[in-house]
Formats: sequence, C-alpha cells, structure tokens
Amino acid sequence: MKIITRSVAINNLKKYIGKNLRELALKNKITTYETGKQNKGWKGLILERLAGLETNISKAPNGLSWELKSVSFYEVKGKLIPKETMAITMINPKELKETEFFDSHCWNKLKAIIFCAVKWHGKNSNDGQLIKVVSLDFSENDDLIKEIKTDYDFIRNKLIKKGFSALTGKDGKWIQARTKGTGGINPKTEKRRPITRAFYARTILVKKIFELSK
DNA sequence: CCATGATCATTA
DNA sequence: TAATGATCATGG
Repeated sequence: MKIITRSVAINNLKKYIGKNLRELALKNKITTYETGKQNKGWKGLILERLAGLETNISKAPNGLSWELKSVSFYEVKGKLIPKETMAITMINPKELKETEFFDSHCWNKLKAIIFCAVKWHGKNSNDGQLIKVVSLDFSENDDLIKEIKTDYDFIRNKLIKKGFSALTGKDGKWIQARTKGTGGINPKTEKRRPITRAFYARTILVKKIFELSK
C-alpha cells in the first residue's frame, strides 16, 4: 500500500491549481451532476484522487494522517470570501461527552488539514477552479486553538446539560454544531431520518486559515 | 444503514 | 450577503 504523506499530497494538488475541476472529474469517472442527480460531494472526491489517494480514506480510522478539505470561495468586491462553512467531522453524542478537545476527532482533523480553495460560480457550479492549496499546522498553544477549544467545551457542556437536540448552529464563535445527515424521508420506513450533527468551521475561521497560510 | 464528501434552500 | 437548518449521492 502506498503511503501518501501530506507534502506529497500537496505537491500533487498544486499541479492542478487553476485547472477546471469538472474536466478532471469527468476524466476520473466521478459523477458530478450530469446524471441529473445532485452529487454535492464530487469536488471533495476528485481532490482526494488528485492528491494521490487511490483508495478512499474518507474516514481516518484512528492513526490518521491528514485531512483534505475543500471550500467554495465567492468573490465579493474583488476579494475572495468563503461562501460556506466547512464540515469538520460528525458529532457522536456519547463521544463528545467523554472526550476532551485535544483527544477529539475534531482536533485531530483540524490540526493536520490540507485546505483547498475552490472558486464558486453559482448554483450547480460546474466549473469549479482550484485556486489554492495550503496545509496548516496548528499548535496546542495557539490563541486561536484556545478559542476553538472554548467553543468545543461550550457545545460539549450544552450537550451534557441540555441534550443533543438543544444544540444549534448558533453556538460557537469559530466552530458550530450544524445538522448534517442524509436527510429526507427513509423510503423504506417512510419515516423521518434521525437528525445528526457535525462540527463545522464557520466562515470566519475558514478565512482565518486562509490568511494564516499566506 | 450511516458516515463522509459538501452544497442547497430559506429567511432576514 | 450572511447565517442557519436541511438535504443529496456515494462507498464501506
């Protein structure tokens, strides 16, 4: 099995800066939306391929190496602004109760992130362009991390005191607990699927990461 | 079946 | 435009 280190992945990805990701997706036989369906995750999938990952590492088991993320950027007054928040990892209520920030998946993913900025061209954007690839190494002593930890602890406390359903996307300065899941109705049971949540990086955090990487 | 990839829709 | 909640396709 081939090991792709972070620096190898970054070098691989950098070759594609400025390229149209849709063409690359087509070449790699990744479904985008041509089938009439809406695959929202295709950009992430193609980036994983381009990084050199032959198999899918969508979930870093436990040893984990690094995390690849992409975010859409939108141009406002000549500046690039993160259009969306960035999903970090799922929240497992039990785990969140029992886990310290620095032991959490959230931190483990955040600290070894490879961050891809993709230009967004509107709804159903079909020609996303890779504009930047950066990696980031957080330190446990960074002020930013301390504040993120504060958010994590806040959300954790709320979970413990008020329960999972009390969580909302309003919480947190840098990270938030948004709903995330398959959604809709389960065609088999015709019942609502359970609501799940995940940690998201707010746009200001995304912006911060983008700036820190210069 | 559910976690992961992330965007879409709606409201203010 | 920004913020929050809801949703979709895919792969293991």
